[in-house]
Amino acid sequence: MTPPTDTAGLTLNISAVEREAGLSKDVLRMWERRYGFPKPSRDENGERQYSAGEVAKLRAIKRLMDVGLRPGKIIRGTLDELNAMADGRIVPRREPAAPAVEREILALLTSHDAQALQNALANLLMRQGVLKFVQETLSSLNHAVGDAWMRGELAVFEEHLYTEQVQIALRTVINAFPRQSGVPKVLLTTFPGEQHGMGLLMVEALLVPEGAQCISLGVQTPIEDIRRAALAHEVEIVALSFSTAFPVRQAGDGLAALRRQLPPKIAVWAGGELTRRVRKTLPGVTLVPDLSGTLGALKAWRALPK
Amino acid sequence: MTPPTDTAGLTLNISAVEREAGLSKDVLRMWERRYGFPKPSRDENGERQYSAGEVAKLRAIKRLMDVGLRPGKIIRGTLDELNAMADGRIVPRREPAAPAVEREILALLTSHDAQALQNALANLLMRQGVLKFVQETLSSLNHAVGDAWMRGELAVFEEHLYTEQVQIALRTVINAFPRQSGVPKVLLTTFPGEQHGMGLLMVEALLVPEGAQCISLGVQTPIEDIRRAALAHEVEIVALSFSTAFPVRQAGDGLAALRRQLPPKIAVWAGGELTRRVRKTLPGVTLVPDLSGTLGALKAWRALPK
DNA sequence: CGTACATTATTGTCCTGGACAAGGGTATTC
DNA sequence: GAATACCCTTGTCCAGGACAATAATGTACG
Repeated sequence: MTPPTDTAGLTLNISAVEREAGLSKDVLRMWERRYGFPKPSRDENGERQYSAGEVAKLRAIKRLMDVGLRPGKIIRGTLDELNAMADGRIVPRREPAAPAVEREILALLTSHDAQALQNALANLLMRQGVLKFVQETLSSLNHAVGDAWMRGELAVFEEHLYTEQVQIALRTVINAFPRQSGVPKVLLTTFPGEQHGMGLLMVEALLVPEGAQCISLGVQTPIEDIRRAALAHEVEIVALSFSTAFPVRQAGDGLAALRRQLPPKIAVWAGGELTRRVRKTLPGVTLVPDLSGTLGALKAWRALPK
Repeated sequence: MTPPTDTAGLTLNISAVEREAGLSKDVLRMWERRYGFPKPSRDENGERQYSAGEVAKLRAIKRLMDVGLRPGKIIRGTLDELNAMADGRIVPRREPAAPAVEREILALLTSHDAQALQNALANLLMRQGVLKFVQETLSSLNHAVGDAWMRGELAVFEEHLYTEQVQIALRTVINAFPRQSGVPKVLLTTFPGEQHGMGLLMVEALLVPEGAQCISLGVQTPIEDIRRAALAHEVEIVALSFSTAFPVRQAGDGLAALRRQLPPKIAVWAGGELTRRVRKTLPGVTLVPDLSGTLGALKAWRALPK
């Protein structure tokens, strides 16, 4: 029927592009109708066959949309122009902190020495302490890796390796803390559709040393089950993580629904890249757009009269 | 536009059902056309609104299809009948081994004591050793949890908690082994679309004690990147994991494509529930339909003349 | 009696092209 | 300068048709 993952990268069918670029089939067809891009060739059955170049440009567009640009504005640009825009956006980086560290880690990544990478991360973690490692180093490293990936300087598998190794480092440090009781109890998870779990681990790594007790459900928990889990585990806080790619609207709706279904005394925190783009205020939901806000939010919660 | 995660679980729109049941929009519409089920009501815009009952039945159908049944045969059944079929299927269980342990873990799960669950798993692991724990206990536990979930005895969030806790236990034991060099080097990952990573951890937990060096890329690596990673890291074996839900065809095509793109001296292993349903033989691909076959495959690989 | 092959049934994915609502952007008013 | 109304952009949904790939079944042959 469909050779979903193509032989060599020659052409991809619409399902494969949906996966690779993160754009629904409907959107791919609609863009073709409206903007004339992408304009895939057709196979003998009249089915769309996307070229590798089209997929690369689609990925670049998706990435720019995830930071707020609209498709109509950028879809005419060439791949180079889009990458330049991304670079331009990067210049005012929030963490001009440690480009040396970034370069070092990126070099280890591209040299494919998993062991050395693991050691380097563990080393950084030990020297800097959890707080600095997560809030500063990891935060800027994640951006550096994401940008390098988008510019084509980093392969997907190298990014995957990075993610795995960071998660191992974070899990190790989390496990190093005693896991008994703690206050507050925090439930960590993401909404359905959100596959990125690193944010959860980063938050957990910040909260556990402060004496909080974290219960993670991993990614993609339906809202109704978040509610039930919060009640069953008698948590005081429910913390959600959203990556840039998550649809803003879905996040807003979901948070409102969750807030409605939870008893008022259970706090709802929303963090991650996406929360920087949220316009309207969500009553009863604490937005934590920056990791450094996590501990502040915890302090504020503890200061509340109980 | 679309309230994707509904207020209280009253009705879901087609996108939400796609997520919740794991059936594409096209399939949902096609079934309605062909079989008359599901027959969602329509809102004022004529858009489908699925009831909670329909979604429950859809999930049951999906689960049965994942073990080989065809929709036409089962779509007429009631939810109870479908659940009975699932129970019937379970009777000839492969591991009549330790129902006591299963009951204990399930009880801990439904009592929502994360700490006790963690302890129980760690305890089992220590007492039984990695081999027995992974091959027997986890294997039958996974089935018990999956079945309990399908029968509605276990909530989604309880299943999520189980998965998280098991992964923590596995990662801990994997980390306990020295991670330096080792032979062979094994690359672990899954194809795009396959989100379940527990199989990878289970395999890693079996291989690492045997002196193999495992490099995991996590889930969902595009085939082209698996190839590049295998070459970059100079591995001897590429091991893929497939859960039941993965489309057989996509697995077969992908494995054939991967085999074609890799040099012959790099072995390709495919494991997981799905590989039990694979009919045709895939030349150059070692099928490991059962976890207990993992160590056999490793022994066979080591016996090969190099 | 089993195995290889051909035929039919079942099932999923893709196609076109139309409709519409929600959110962002812009102009107007106070 | 802030609030409101309007338009434009954009994504998702719908219907119904087509077809290819799998599974199931039947048939011929050793």
